[in-house]
Amino acid sequence: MAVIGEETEPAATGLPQSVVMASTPASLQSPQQLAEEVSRKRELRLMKNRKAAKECRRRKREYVRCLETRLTMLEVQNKKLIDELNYLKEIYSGISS
DNA sequence: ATTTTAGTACGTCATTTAGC
DNA sequence: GCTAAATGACGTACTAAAAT
Repeated sequence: MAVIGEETEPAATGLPQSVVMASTPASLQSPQQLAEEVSRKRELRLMKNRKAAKECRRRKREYVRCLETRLTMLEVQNKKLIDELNYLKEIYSGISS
């Protein structure tokens, strides 16, 4: 499987931790915290996609079931129509001869 | 009894689609 | 254009049925 892009670590700022933390979007956290954040986000994403995939397959199965049901109904209907056609042909051939 | 085969559901990654 | 959700594609694990 393809490797996901490496997270590039922010260069050390040399600033006191308090200053760094005070002004902090995710970019300036300890590498530890950053790594945890990344892996947390990944787990969350995988979880969501897992759920989505299940739902997607469920809908697909349902869709196929509907098609199969419809197919069965149409086959029955087709058979009836063929029978009716043959019956009418029968009658007509009797009349026209 | 065991191996092989075919069918099924699942998780993940890559790509597409839809809504903002 | 960006993001989250939906879907396609692929590999894996499990199981029941068939072949040996």
